[in-house]
Amino acid sequence: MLSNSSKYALKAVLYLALHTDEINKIMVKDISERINVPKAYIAKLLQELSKRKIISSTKGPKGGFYLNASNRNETIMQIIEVIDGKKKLESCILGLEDCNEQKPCPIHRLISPSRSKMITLLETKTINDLATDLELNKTFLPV
Amino acid sequence: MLSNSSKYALKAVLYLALHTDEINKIMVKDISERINVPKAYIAKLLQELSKRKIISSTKGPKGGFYLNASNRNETIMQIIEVIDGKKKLESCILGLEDCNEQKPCPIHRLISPSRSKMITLLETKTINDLATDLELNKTFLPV
DNA sequence: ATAAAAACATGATATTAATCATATTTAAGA
DNA sequence: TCTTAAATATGATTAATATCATGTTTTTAT
Repeated sequence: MLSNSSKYALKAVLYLALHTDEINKIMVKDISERINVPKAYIAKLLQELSKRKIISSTKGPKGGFYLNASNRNETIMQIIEVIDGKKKLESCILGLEDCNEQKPCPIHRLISPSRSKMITLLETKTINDLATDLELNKTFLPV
Repeated sequence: MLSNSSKYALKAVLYLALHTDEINKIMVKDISERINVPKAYIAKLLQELSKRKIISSTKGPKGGFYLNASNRNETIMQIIEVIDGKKKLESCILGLEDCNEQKPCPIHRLISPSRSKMITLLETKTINDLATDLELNKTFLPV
């Protein structure tokens, strides 16, 4: 469903949500160790997220990646979109170009409600929402 | 969500459901043209499905692929499993090994209901069910 | 029996996604 | 202002999927 890249990106952003702010930044080396994703790989993803303003960063000594208040209000879907692109989650399950509500493919109506629901949730929930659940020990991130 | 291979396989099996039986078989060359998938590629997939008894085939002149009554009662999920493997659809969305109902990842509870629903539907609906919808023009397969 | 027509088995190539490497730019602090 | 520590930009390599090719086996019909 999600690419490895999106999974890694989400883990990284959640880690940033829990452990950083404008004052306390974290550098790629540390985040890589903490979420157990190769340094060079997660670095590339973080740079892309940073360029797209999903996360924040500063260069140089004492620099690193972090989330500001605005970043925390980004949704899960926005991260997925930056990394995987929008169409991936929304295209026809059989890959048919001309599948739609009016002329649905054999599987369309079957899974459409579940999938729409899922997409709406991903578009609604923010990083902050998920971080709060983690802080309350309602959810876990065993990396 | 599904690999190209699974998508092609599903299209092919649905085509077989509509156009073949024990008497009227179709050879890989024709099915390839009809569903618009490269011959050598779909051949490999059909051979795998045949080996796993999801579809039927006979060799030699007048031979080809077809569905028998038993084949028609296979579920969508069984096709996906043969081609993509089982875990692909059911593993944690963040790829976490230790994510489960008791210790869910931040996204688990969010999407779990929708995803379970989707999986159940795929496990329940048979080829025959989908073929019937197509025959009644309730759904379409614009390949 | 034999020739031809089909699937079957196996493996090769190409494309895409995942992973790794490194030179450049920026900012902090001495 | 110089050195160093960090992200950034870019590209190379590796691994996984997708795609293609071909010789082998089986079956039908002559």
